[in-house]
Amino acid sequence: MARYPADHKPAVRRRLVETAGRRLKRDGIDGSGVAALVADAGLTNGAFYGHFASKDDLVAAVVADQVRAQAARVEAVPPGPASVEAFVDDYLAPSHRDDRAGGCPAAALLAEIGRSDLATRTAYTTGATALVDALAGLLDDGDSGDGGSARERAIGVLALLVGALQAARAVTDPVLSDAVLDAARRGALTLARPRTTPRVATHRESA
Amino acid sequence: MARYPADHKPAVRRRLVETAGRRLKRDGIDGSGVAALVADAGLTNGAFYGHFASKDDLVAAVVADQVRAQAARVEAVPPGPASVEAFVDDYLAPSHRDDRAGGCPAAALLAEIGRSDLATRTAYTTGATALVDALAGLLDDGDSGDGGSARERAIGVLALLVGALQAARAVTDPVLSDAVLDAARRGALTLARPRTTPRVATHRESA
DNA sequence: TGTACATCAGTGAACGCGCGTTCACTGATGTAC
DNA sequence: TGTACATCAGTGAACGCGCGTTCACTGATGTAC
Repeated sequence: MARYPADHKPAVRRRLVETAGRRLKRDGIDGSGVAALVADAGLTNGAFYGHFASKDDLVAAVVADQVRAQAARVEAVPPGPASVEAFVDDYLAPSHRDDRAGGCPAAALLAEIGRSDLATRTAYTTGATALVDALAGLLDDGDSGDGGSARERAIGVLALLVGALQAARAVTDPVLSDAVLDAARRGALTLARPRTTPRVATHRESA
Repeated sequence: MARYPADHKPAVRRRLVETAGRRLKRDGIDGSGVAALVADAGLTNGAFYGHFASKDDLVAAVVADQVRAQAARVEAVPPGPASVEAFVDDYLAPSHRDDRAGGCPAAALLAEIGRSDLATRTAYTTGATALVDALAGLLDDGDSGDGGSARERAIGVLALLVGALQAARAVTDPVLSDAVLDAARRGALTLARPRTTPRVATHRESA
């Protein structure tokens, strides 16, 4: 056998996926070179191709890992309306806005994932489906309400969170950035509710 | 004088900003080379630096132009709830999903803008503020309702639209992609309403 | 027990290529005399 | 009117550099005999 224990290679591969996840989220896919990605894990260029067939192959593995982790985090939350609120608050916390490397992969990479190859987009699709299902499970299921099914509302909440975090990160005005987080928080909680009816438009209320 | 008419140089600059806008939205900022950006406008490398100080300088000009155009489009819409619905429908149309180059700059570039230099992020901030104000002007102003101010709801709607379009573009399953657009449409219209009160949670209704 | 060999994760130099940027030059025009 | 010069938008080759990828090699280990 080799001079390394049997679990050495998978362990290095895992380390590569984790450190690459951080750098890819910080600098983007096109903005991260293979040499830097591999140096983060304490290796040099050449070792990379013993673990992955190509940079694209690593990116697909990272996206799969990152979005699976995000889904697992939601699955671990115990049900109840307060827990949805806690998830939303965590997501929109200034500390998350200020930590691209350790944060949500979609907020950092979604547009770039959309431009990536089929393997990466497939990995994202699988993980995103699990994430949507997990969040839908946390929402009250007033399915036929005019707010839509739990799954529909979960998609809305997630899209809102991702868009808002990206905007809060892009904007130079810290007051506006905080306002975006606050507005998104209120919007996400509105969407999380099972059914909603306009209150001001009283002429619409029949009985 | 020169052999070119007085308005030649500004016209070429404008053409560069427009064609670069399309390519940057299609291939990303890091994914677009100066040679390609300038070839789209019918020029060669060398001519570029007579119009812009650097690639970053062009990117800032493109972002300013693109997001200004987006705000102007919303400003041109006549007020009324039906017009908000029309804007949302246009934004979430499959044709918009399938046209990155001609579509919303935030959906294509927001995360990359967040990683860009100060000039680009400032340009985005200015344009985004105008866009939020324009959309807020279209929303009913039930300001103190539990749905939040018109401005807050406008921010929520825009974040939702951007996140949803990115997700609809990234996902490989066309059924899921359409479902994301539909869910976002329903969510955006829910957020656009001035005040909302939970209907199912009847114990919350006092009188 | 000691020596020769096989294994294989990792090294680091090198490949061709495209990047952003610079610069000497071109050539069509307007101006000076 | 004709010639010499100035202007300047655009050309295209070249700069150094980092990209993704390849490959001959290293060296620590396990196995064979």
